[in-house]
Amino acid sequence: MTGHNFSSKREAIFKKIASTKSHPSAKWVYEELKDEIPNLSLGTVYRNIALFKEQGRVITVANVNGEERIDADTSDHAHFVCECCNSVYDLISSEQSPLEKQLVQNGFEIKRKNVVFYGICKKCSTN
Amino acid sequence: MTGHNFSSKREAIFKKIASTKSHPSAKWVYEELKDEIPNLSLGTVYRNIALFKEQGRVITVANVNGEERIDADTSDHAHFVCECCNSVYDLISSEQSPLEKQLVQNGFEIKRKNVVFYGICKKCSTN
DNA sequence: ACAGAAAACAGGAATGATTACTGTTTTTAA
DNA sequence: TTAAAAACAGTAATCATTCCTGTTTTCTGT
Repeated sequence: MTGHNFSSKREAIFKKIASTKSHPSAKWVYEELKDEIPNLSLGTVYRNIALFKEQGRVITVANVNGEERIDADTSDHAHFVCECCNSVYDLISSEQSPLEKQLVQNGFEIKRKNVVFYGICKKCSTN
Repeated sequence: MTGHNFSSKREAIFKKIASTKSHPSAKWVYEELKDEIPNLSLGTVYRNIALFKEQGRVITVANVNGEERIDADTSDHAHFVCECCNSVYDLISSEQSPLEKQLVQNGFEIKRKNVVFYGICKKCSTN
């Protein structure tokens, strides 16, 4: 398997993702890092995000305006996407679902769940 | 506003979407219809799906392998996406969420929610 | 029913996120 | 240190979706 080697860029990419609560896109990560890491390439960011996902260190939160938004907080929690400012908010407690038990009883294997609310956030509605 | 006029193609597209429980992609709808509707164009399918979404007659269910999957059943229900066969299943009862009340109390306006489970369906795991 | 006007459409080009490819650089492991 | 393996930069390719332009359908008032 790939991804067992150390790589300074890989570490920098993960740290950047883990350092923010903005639920960034690949492009955001690239833009943030390209100054401090000369000749970083966007492909490297994508490749490493794909690896982090395989490793379970990063999850996909939502697709906002065609861009995939990710999160290094892999704990069970839901999200709110503001359709006005495109912010993604964390929602602390995820609902405990009777659906999950039902699925497992019917022979479905759940690998992950994704709960997203869409709407207008407080900041946008009061401006 | 657009979309108030009758259009035979528009009606055919909506009926096709509403006739299936497969949670189709735009391309699937196009492939299904192109034989019975000569010179239907994929752009027309996309344009009308966008309109149906504005009108609230169709919802986005999930993005599966880069393709947006839609549903003409706009009632409140969750979905299961099989990562093996890419089938999308309906889950009858959607969970009632304490998060929703919490969001509204904090000034967030919820327009829609999206609950998706990802995993391996029974059919795939027994084959 | 008929004539503009408005809305939809076909077909193809453009966009933009993501992935693939190739030659070079880093990292590993002995 | 050194050769093999893994990562990488840079760029080209892919592919879903959107945009554009000239044509066709639909609508509305007569």
